Amino acid sequence: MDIRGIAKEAGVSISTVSRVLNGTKRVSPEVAERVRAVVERYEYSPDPSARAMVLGTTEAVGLVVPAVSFSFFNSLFSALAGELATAGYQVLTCTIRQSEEEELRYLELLRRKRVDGIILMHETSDEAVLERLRHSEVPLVLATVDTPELEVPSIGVDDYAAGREATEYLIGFGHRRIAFIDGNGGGYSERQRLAGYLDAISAAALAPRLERGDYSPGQGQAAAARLLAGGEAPTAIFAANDEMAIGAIKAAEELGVEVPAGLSVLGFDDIGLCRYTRPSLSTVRQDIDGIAKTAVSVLLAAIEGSRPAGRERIVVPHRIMPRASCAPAR
Amino acid sequence: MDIRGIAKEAGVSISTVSRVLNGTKRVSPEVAERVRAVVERYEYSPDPSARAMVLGTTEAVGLVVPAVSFSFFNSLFSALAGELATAGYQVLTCTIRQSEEEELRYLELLRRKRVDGIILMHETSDEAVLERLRHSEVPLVLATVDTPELEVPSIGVDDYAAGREATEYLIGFGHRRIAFIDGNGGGYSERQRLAGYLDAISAAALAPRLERGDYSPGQGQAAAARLLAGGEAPTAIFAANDEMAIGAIKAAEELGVEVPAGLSVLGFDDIGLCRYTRPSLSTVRQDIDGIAKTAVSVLLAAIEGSRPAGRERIVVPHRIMPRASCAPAR
DNA sequence: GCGTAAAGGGAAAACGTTTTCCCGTCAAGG
DNA sequence: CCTTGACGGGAAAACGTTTTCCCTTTACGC
Repeated sequence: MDIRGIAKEAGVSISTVSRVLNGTKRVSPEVAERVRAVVERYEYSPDPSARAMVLGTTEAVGLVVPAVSFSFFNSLFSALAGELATAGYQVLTCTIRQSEEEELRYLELLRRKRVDGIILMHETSDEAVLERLRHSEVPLVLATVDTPELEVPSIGVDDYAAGREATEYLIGFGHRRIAFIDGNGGGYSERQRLAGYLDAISAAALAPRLERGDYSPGQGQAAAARLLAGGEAPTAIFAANDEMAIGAIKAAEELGVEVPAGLSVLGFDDIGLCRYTRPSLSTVRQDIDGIAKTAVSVLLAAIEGSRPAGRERIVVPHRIMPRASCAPAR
Repeated sequence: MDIRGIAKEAGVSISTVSRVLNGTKRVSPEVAERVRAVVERYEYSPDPSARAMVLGTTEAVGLVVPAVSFSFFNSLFSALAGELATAGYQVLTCTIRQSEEEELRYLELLRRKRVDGIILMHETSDEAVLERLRHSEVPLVLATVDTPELEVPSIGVDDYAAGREATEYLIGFGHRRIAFIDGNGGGYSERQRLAGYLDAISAAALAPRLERGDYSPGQGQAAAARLLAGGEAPTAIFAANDEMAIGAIKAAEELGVEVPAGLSVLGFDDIGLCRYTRPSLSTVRQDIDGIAKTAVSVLLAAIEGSRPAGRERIVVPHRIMPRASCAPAR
């Protein structure tokens, strides 16, 4: 049933039906009631494509998310999707697997205006992609990630401060050999976290020790194993996310090192399973709901106000969650 | 730039441009080349809404997923999204939080044909919702879940067999007191799993022991704590998912029960972290990629063939993954 | 009683495509 | 040389809305 059918059934013109539905213009109460009854009866609602075409707006937001199985991203994704749904927006998801090639898919989203706005949880370094993003007329917002090359708002924790405080937390326990396992090195916010670590280390006149992971528990385990193998093994490991920290604990277990007695391990994110590892994982908590709420409200403001929304980092608080995997150095 | 602009620039009619783009009808090579050049130059691509309106197809698939942070669902979601992207479909995500009320959002999806097909990862028992789903003209497919009341294909493991084999696996270790921690009791496939457990137990002339969880590690821990508190504590626990199994291990740890020496724990799903728990978690693996590939291909067949695709359970294999959390009963 | 304004509602244009008709041209076959 | 068919391409309808423009009616103030 289309609007024409409703109009005929109610004995009015399609203009009137549209006006009743959208409240665009005053309609006499009797007529409005009559129309509403018919609409109700046929469970009519206007075709989104037709609406999109004439209105130039799709009531949908694109969510670009890396196709990783890390709990943090998944939770953030859920939270964002929930917020958007509450705000009445549809969610168009783009999962990015092999980074470089597939990004074109979401660029398509914004070139042809399939969405009213986009939330990126995925960091790009490809210059061609960046160039496209810069000239996008669709409002863009970054969640968790940060890309200084882009003149758009980004929402997330202060990664530098978080990295620094986390390291200082371990220093406060008397640790002198503190290693950092970072991610794949691509991201800006990741480098910020690393910078925080390095500054805290050098402020305490310690020597940094770095291993590369890829955010997966397997690589966390491998990196920790490399760290623990050497002669001057660290007494504390700070991992860039919880999954790698969990891998690090596993590595310690396999090498016969007790956590936290022989090795302190500190994670990042505070995923749901932190409380259930053995020992439970101390970590740096990111406020996922806060990030989601803020990101969505910033994006919607940009969409509805249609103002360009320049570059600006909106900081959401983080918090160190002390659990059982960190202890004073012996 | 719209199709009219391209047509003018190329010196042809819009019909010709459309034909070149869609290959609908033969166009002379010279003209086609000229049009293609202009299309290329302006990076033109047709407006999806306009296309959707005239074609009656949106090239999008709705993905209805419970808003839970369980690794299994997230992985399955990613896999499905990836498959759909590969097939050239957009992914419209609906996360369901409070089950009953929010379901109406995705019903909206199918009533007004915003999508060409829907994949449900979410089980419904609400009769009104079921009724709507039954009369949907949009092809529907169930992934992992199963709802016999619906005449649609469903893809997933044989939950009954999996539950039975898992229990037999524990019986094979000589366990006599084997408890089962199930989920929130709502789902059909969950009841199948339970039925498999019960049948295996009674086939071995053992006594069943049941505790209710909600798939979260917290409730898994609580359920296991209740089980271990009693006088006749089980020597093995089979949990309906890995998160609850991890909670069960935690409960054992806190009560001073060694796993697997004092208690065997068996999970379900084989999430990524199974290998990294302490001890590593034995579990029943579901083939996520297999489910995703099958679900998408079945759905696309239904969309493109536009055949009703009646009720049918497509079974994807499962496999018991022996790790360190299960051991012979003492 | 007349002029004017406001209110209610209809006709039609517009959004950007795809596709159905239709028309002209050219080649081939009788 | 004429007819027929194929082929290439254009005009216009159709998809389902929203919104502008316009007309009619009513009320109100003088």
